[in-house]
Amino acid sequence: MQVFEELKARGLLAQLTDEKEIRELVNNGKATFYIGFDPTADSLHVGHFMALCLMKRLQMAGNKPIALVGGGTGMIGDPSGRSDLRTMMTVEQIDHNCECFKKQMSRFIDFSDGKAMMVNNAEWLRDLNYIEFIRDIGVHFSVNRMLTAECYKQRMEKGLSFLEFNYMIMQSYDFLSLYERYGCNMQFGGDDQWSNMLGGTELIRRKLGKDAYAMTITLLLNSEGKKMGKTQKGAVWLDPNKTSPFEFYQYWRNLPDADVLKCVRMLTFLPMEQIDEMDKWEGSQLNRAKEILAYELTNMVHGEEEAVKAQESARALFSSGNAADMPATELKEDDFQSDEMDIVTLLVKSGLVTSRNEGRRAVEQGGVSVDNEKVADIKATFTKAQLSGDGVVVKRGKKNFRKVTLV
RNA sequence: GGAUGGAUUCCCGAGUGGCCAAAGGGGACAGACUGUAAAUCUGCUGCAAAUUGCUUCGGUGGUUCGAAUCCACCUCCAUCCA
Repeated sequence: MQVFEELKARGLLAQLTDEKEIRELVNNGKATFYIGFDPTADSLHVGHFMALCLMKRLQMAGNKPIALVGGGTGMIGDPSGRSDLRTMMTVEQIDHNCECFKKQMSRFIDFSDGKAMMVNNAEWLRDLNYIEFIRDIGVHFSVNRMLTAECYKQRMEKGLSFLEFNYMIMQSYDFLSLYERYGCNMQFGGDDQWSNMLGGTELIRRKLGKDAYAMTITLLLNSEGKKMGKTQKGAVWLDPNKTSPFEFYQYWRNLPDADVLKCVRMLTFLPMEQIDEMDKWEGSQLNRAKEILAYELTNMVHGEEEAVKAQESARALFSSGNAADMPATELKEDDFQSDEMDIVTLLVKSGLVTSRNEGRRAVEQGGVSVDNEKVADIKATFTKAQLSGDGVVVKRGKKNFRKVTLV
């Protein structure tokens, strides 16, 4: 199966400007394509991961990827899919984030021997001359047309600033610049980027009279239609310091049944035959599929060692309630007022709850156990002796464990 | 620049002088049931030295015994007019 067909079979493709032409280019390794990443945080997250996978797949087929970090566009902020203005970042923040992106990306994409490039659009965006720019580029955009773009529609009700309105033009200009500088003839991105991307192909046509192509990837949505990779704590990050491999593993392990196969198909590199086989699984058998998914992805992002560790910890934890490797908290002598610590304090110190009220509630509702024994009394205490040595395993709810030891 | 409407807890949204830590819904969290799933039912959802105290209703001042609620000024947002 050729790349294009594979991408299609995996359900990754959403919209294309010219299917025939794109298939031709991609399958023959003739595409030089770019995907833009806006440096809104100091780590990539699951949402970017899919784009990275796509890059890798295409690179393996001989195409040349350009990872564009938005050191320039980040100064503006993409209004697509947003209901309000992004908070503005300082130049230092943006540059720092770009650096972090760079490091993380090189784990997935092979940048050696010119097989791929990383470019920062700050290079050409930040020093633009306003007058020149709007004369050269601005003329080619019709405001009437832009306003009808889907990505601005929802913002028309809430308000859209001129700053953000320009995002599309900047992104289009990126494409043009990359085309001129590196012969980049294709752009990929999330489906919410469609109108921004079209802006680019059109600009190239008007300005240079040349054809360029755009293709969007299906957004990874859960069964409720929301973007995946978000938890109540925020995004699921690829940086192990922000989302530990164990948490990362658990995120995938805990997916609703309805989302598992879609993720396996879109995110893993498992062969299609194997996936089709898994597609037949039903009921509790899907737990197996979730394990495979979680393992595969953890392996890709954090490496085999971490993946194995996460899997073993998860298995041990959910069968026996104890595991060698799990989130841990070390208490110091200073944490104690006396020889004992009450359960609520223990919960707060371990980070399992954020306030004493919350801890109290958790205990009252029967959601707390220590070393597999339910703690029903909020006045229950634990002595230093109990906590030293191997410590105890504190559990809040079904899935939140923490090993607590006194050192 | 002018007119009008608005800003309430994680979100939506009630509340228009004391009975308000603030209805209702959503979400989140916990319990039951399960398969570390979904659906369903129940509880719960500001903070703390906890039958009490403290901080919250865009901001700052004011009126009052008492303000989310009234007044003044300011900030931000939406709609219409320029």
